[in-house]
This record gives sequence, C-alpha cells and structure tokens, in this order.
Amino acid sequence: MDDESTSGVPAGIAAAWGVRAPATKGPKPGLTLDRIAAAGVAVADADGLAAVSMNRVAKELGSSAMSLYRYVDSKQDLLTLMVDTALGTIPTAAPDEDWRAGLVRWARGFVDAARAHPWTTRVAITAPPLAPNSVAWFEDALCCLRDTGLAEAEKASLVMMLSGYVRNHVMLMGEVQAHFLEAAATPHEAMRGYSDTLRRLTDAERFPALHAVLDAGVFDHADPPDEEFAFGLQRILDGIQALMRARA
Amino acid sequence: MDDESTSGVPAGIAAAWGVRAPATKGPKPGLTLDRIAAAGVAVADADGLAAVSMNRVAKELGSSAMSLYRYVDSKQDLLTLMVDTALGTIPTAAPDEDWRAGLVRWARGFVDAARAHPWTTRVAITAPPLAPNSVAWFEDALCCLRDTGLAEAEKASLVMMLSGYVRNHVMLMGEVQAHFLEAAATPHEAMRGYSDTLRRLTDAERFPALHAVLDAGVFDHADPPDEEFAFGLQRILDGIQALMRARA
DNA sequence: CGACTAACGCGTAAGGTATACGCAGTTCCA
DNA sequence: TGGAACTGCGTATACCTTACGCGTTAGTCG
Repeated sequence: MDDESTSGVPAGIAAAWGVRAPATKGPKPGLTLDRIAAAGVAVADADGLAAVSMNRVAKELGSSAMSLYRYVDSKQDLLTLMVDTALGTIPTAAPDEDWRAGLVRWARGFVDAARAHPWTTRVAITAPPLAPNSVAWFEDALCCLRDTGLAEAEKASLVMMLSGYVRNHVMLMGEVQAHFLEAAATPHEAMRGYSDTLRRLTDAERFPALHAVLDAGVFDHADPPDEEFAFGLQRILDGIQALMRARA
Repeated sequence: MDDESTSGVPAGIAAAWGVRAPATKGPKPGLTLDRIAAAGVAVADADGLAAVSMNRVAKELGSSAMSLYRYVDSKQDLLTLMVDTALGTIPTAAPDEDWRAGLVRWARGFVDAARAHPWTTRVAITAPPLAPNSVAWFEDALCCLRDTGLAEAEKASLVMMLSGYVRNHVMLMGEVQAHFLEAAATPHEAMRGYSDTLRRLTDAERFPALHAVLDAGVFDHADPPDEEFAFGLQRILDGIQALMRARA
C-alpha cells in the first residue's frame, strides 16, 4: 500500500519511479511499462502521433487495448510516459564547463532528442514534470546555474523558459516543414509558396513591416534550422548574462 | 475563380481575408464564417476545447454538423479561425514608444488575449500564420523593431521567439493551475502537493539542484503569474538589447 | 417567362476513438 | 485446500470526423 507516496500521481508515472506495490499475488503480468512505452514510441516514430491509439499500441504488443489499462491510468498517462521514454538520457556534462556552455550543451541535447521524435512536442502538457527523465533534464539545467548566485526561484523560471524555447522551436520548425512538404516538392518551393501567398493576401501599406521582411527574402528560402535555433538561444543566454551582471 | 490567389490556402482562411468568390448563384448561405467562429469560441470559452466538436458548434447555431463543411475545410481549419477570432485586435501603439516599450505592450496584450481564452494555446499549430489577426499581431511586433537596425531575418526570428514565449507561458500556467485545482482546494495546497510529491519521488543526493529549489520553497506557493511572466520577458528583452549594443 | 445550374442544407453511414464494466482464469497465502 | 487478489480481455457505450449524395433553392440566360 503506497497510498501516501502515490496519491495523485498517475499509476504509470509512479511505476516508472519504481514505487508501486510489487504485486505479490495473482498471475505474472504479461507486459511491462517499458515495453508499452517503447511500443508507443515506435508507433509514433513510424506513423505519427495520430496513429497512437490504445488499440494500435496493444496490437503492436500482441495484446488487446483494455489490457493496457492495467498498467496505465489513461491515454494521457501513456503519452506522458512515451515522451519521457523518447527524451531519453541527458548528454553528460563536461567537467569544467561554465553555466553558459552547460546550458548550450543542455539545449542542444534537448533539441536533438526532440527532433529525433518530433511528436513529443505535440503531446499536451497537463501537469508539471513528474516523470523520471523529465525531472532529470530539469535537474541538469538547474545544475548548470548552480554557481551563478541567482535565486532558486529565478533559476527555476529560467529553466522553464529555456525548455519552452526548445519545445516551441522544434514544434514550429518540424510541423511547418512537414505541412509545407505536403504541398510542394522542395522546401525552397514551399517557402516560396508561403511568401507569395502572404504577399497576395496582405496589403503593403497596411502591413509595411511584414512586407519589408518579405522583400528582404526572409521567407523565400528555408533557413537551416540550427542557425535559427542558435540565434534565439544566444539572445536568451545574453539576457541571463545581463541579469547576472546587474546583480554583481 | 480565385484559383491563383487561394491555392493551398484553407477555404476558411481565404474567406476570412475576403477573397472568396461572392457566390452569386444558389440559395443564400444561412451562416457566416464569423458566426461559426464566434460560436466555436463561445463553446470553447464555456466548456473547454474538448467540447468543441462539429456537432456541438452546429447545434449552437441551430444548424447541423455537415453544414459547417460548406464554410470550412476541416475541423483544423475551424480551430485556426477560432484562435484568430479569439486573439482579436492588437492594443493600439503609443505614438512615441521605443522598441522595448512597444514589445512590452505587445507581449502584455498578447498574454491578456491568450489568458482570456486559455484554450487557444492548446490548438496545434500546423502551418505558419496566415489568418488576418495572427498576421496583424505579427506585423505589430515587427513594427516595434522598425528602427533598431536589425536585419529583417533577425526581426522575424525575435518576434517568433517572443510569441512562443507568450504562448508557452500562458499554456503552462493555465493548464498546470487547472490540473492542480482538480485535486486540491486552494492553489496553495496544490503547489504544496506537487512539492511534496517531488520530494518523495526524488533523492536529494541524486537531484541536489532540484532539492535546493524545493528547500527554497519555490514550489510551495503559487507565484503571481504576472511576476513570473515579466521576469522572463525582461530577460528576453535584455538579450535583444545586448544584440543591438553589439551591433552599434 | 421557363429551364438550367450552381450552391446550399443536411441525412446517412462508415470507420475511427477512449474507456467503464464485468467475467474467466491464474497465482499466492493461510 | 479454500479464498482472495490480481491479470487479461471481450463487450458495450458514447462519442468523434467526415465522405457521399440527395433534395431544394435561387439567380441567370435563352
């Protein structure tokens, strides 16, 4: 009976932390949470998040939909675990990195993990991070800010901001590219199509700043996403640095 | 025939820009896009995004589900229009504001609009902004950066970053609070519950930075979301300012 | 003025979804 | 050797989106 330590925590997440009752009685469970989560990840990787249904995941395991509910409270619970599985482990910290290098390493690792499983950015967040790997990622970023003299609340805020930036970036780039590739042969043509459409729909006098961007050709070619990501990341880190300077 | 100007653009969005064929023949349409979008917004405001189904929206209009498909290509199309309707119009720019004051005004206006309709942050983005109000918000933020000497591509990047920050902030705060309020009477108790759960699940030696945050009581009380928002916003703006200083 | 035809409203139905409930079978403990 | 607890899972319910096609309406043209 783990009433106290698992109250309010979804069954799947509690089990992922290893704090479930060992289930001494009854038949041996035919499945494990790891296998279920892995199967879900496989389906999402192969056919997208929309293909992830309880039926499909169960079929992949040679089981049936309702069996999964013995291990997981709801589909949302399964999705949370899938994200946690897909995010995987954190890149190891260099021993002598400063906070800035550490956060760059962290952000790049996070972006790599998210890009390897783009569907993770589409799973709705319905609770603060509780699953093991999510908490580990959080911890690692906090560690980077260890010796900065910032308040704990500030560190937490900054890490949430950074994590949101990564999520948002991967989601936008991934989904927009996917959407464009449906309608155009090459990314170049796709962006050109967006640019043209925007130009046709909008009036240059009512939207001068937008047309300045269009005329500069910003949307005419698909930028390498890494550059775009690095640019925004450096701005955020500069902002953090400015805060630290103001404190010193 | 507007083949050229509406190719690839969802019907609903094209109509929202007013570039559809006037439909000279046939019976008068019994509905309008505005009424449909407004009905969808009303349902989402009242009962949440999950309650928004074609059936429900149609019922609200005294119509039937399939009728809506005469005006909208798909449910996603309707959702995009609903978001565009809910975001509404941009707060008017002060005549002599500098870029920083302008972006603060913009971000606060955006956050206010999003908080008034929290479900907007849960609508998946599947294409770059095309709907009228979305483009207008984009334009307004670009205008704030008009005289900064930054490259057009940089301006666009920064605006996307800022918009992502606002979306992410509203989504996290809104959904997490909503989730907690299901299980606890007061926000204070809810946060306390999260803090306790995290403390029970994690080990202080394996997660030292996290426990430093927990021990500092960061998660013990629900911060006023405005402070948290302003803090992150100022960091981003500082980062932009640093870029501009480096250019000068 | 009558016929044509494009557009509208919408009923029907297909094929998908999550999951509540309950039953049969299995395993351990007293 | 019961009895109890647990697992697997079939069935059923109540939704969802949307493809298809039919009847009807209302402008336009011969």
